Amino acid sequence: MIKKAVRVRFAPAPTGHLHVGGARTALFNYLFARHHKGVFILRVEDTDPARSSEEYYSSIIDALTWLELEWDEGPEAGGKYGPYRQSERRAIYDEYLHKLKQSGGAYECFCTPEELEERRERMRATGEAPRYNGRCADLPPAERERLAQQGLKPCLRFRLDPKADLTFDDLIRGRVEIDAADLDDFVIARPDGSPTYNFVCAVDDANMAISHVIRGEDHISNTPRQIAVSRALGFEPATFAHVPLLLGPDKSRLSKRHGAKAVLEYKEEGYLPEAFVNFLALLGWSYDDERELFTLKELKKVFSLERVAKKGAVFDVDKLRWMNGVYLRKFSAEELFERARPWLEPAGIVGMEDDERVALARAALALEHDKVKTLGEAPYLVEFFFTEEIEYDDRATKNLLKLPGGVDMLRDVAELCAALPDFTAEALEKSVRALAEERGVSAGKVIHAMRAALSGRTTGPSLFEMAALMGQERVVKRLMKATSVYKR
RNA sequence: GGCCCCGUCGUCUAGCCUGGCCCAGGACACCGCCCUUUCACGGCGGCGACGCGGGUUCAAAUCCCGCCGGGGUCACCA
Repeated sequence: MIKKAVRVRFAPAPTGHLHVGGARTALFNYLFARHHKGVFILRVEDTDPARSSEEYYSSIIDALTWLELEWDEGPEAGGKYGPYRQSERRAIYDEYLHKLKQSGGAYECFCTPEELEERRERMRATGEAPRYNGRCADLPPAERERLAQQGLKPCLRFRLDPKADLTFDDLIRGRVEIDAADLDDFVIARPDGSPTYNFVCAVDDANMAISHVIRGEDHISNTPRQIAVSRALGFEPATFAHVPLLLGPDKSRLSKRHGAKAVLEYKEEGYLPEAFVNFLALLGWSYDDERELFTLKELKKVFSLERVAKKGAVFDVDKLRWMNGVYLRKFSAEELFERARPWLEPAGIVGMEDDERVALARAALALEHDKVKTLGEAPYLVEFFFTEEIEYDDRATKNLLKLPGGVDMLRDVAELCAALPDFTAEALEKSVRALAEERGVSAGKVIHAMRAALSGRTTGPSLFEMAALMGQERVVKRLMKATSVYKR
C-alpha cells in the first residue's frame, strides 16, 4: 500500500510550548517514518511573525529532544529541501503565488475585513453558512485598476472550483466526502503579499516531497483546500492521516483550561521520557488486547496507522503516573539515583562534592524504590534522612502518644539502640521485638512509634532498614528527642 | 446553524472489516482480601461498558436504517 518513499513532517507553529497533543502527533509521525525507514522532517510554521517567537521555537526543540524524537531534516539539521522555517521560504511562496495569479487560479480581492465581517454576520443571522460571496472573483481589469488607484490593497484569493472533487481517502478515517460547493474562495495571501497557512502548507508539503501528512483531526477541514491548491499548482497531494484529538475530562479538546501542561512541565515534574512516550503512544493507538509496555525502539517496529483509533482519547494523568512508576522500578538503585539527581541537588539533598551524602541518598532512595512515581517526589521521600530537625505530622504524633509505656518505653528503646554492638537491621529488629515481648507490648506499636520518632511520618520504608541506614547515633538522638512530645 | 468526524467499563482500549469462540478480554483508577511494622510493590477477588430504537439473521458489540449524544471546523491564525 505504501509505495512512495516515506517522508513525513511535524509542523508546529512556534506560538506556544509543545503541548501533549502536539507531542503525540510528532510521535506518530516519527514512528511512522522510522517504521517505514522513511524520513522525519521538522518544519517550523512561523509565517505569522506577530505570534511566533524564538523562545517558543527553542522550547519546542527542547521538548522534542527530550522525547528523543530525532528528526532527519529541519532547521539546523538541514536537508536538501530547506530552508525548513517558513519565514525563510518567502521567495518560494512568491513564485507559486505569481504562477497561480497568472493562470487565473487566484484573484485579487478588494473587500475589506470590515465588509467581510459584516457580510458574515448577516449570513449567520439568516442561518446561512458564512462564506465569501465571490464579489471580487470576476472584477473587470478596469475596475481592479480603479480600486487600486484608490489606494486599496487587495488580498489574494484562491479560485475554488465548486465542482471539484476534493474527497480524499484518509488512512485513519477512510473516505472523507467533501463537496467543494460548501467551501469558498479562501485567502492565500494578505495585502502585504505574505502567504497564509493553507497555501504554504500545500506548497511545502509538495515541495518537500511529503508522502504522508499525519496531523490532528482539527485539520480535516483544511485538507480539501490544501488538496485544491496542490492540484492547481500541478502537484499530486500527499496521503492524509488525521489522528483523533486528545481530550480533557469533559471530552472537549485538551487545553490549558483542563490543566493540561506543556510537555516540558512533565519533564520538570520528573516523568521519564521513555514512560511519557510509551503513554502517549497508547493514546489512540494500541498493539493488541494486552501489551502496553513498549520502548521507543519497539514502538518503531510495531507502530502502524491501521491500529490508530478514530475516537478521541482522554488524557489520564493517573495512568501516566502508574506507567512512570513501572519504568522507575525497572532501574537499578544506581540508575534511579542518577536519574533523580537533578531533583535531589536543587532540593539541597545532595551536593556533587559530598560523597557521604551521595551514598546516603542513593541508599535511602533505594529503600523507597517501589514507591516512587515521579522523580520530582524523590527529595520528599528521602528528606528526613538529611534534615537535622524533623517535624512530626499529626498522625505520627498520635502514634508516639499511643506507645504503651510512653516516655519510659521510648527511653528504653533508645537505650537498647545505644547499647547495640552492631547496628544492623537484623540485630535491631531482633532486640526491639524481644523488648516488646518482654513488656507485653505489641511489636507493631513500638515500631509505629519508632517510625514516627525517626521520620516524623507514619509511612516509609521498612523501619529497621531505615534505622540502620540512619545510623546508631542519629537514631538514638531522634528517639530521645521524641520523648518531648509527652511533656506538654 | 452549515459542513465533517466520532460513539465498548469512570478512563485508555481489545473485539467490529472477515456475524457464533463475547451473558464482551486486558490496563489505570476504585473497593475488598492476602503478604506485611506502615506506605508502596506483588498476588487474588470485586465493581464496571457494547448510546437508544427498529430491521436482517438460526445467531449481532459486530451487517443495514433511523434517532440521540459528543466533538471538530467555519479568520487576511496555524
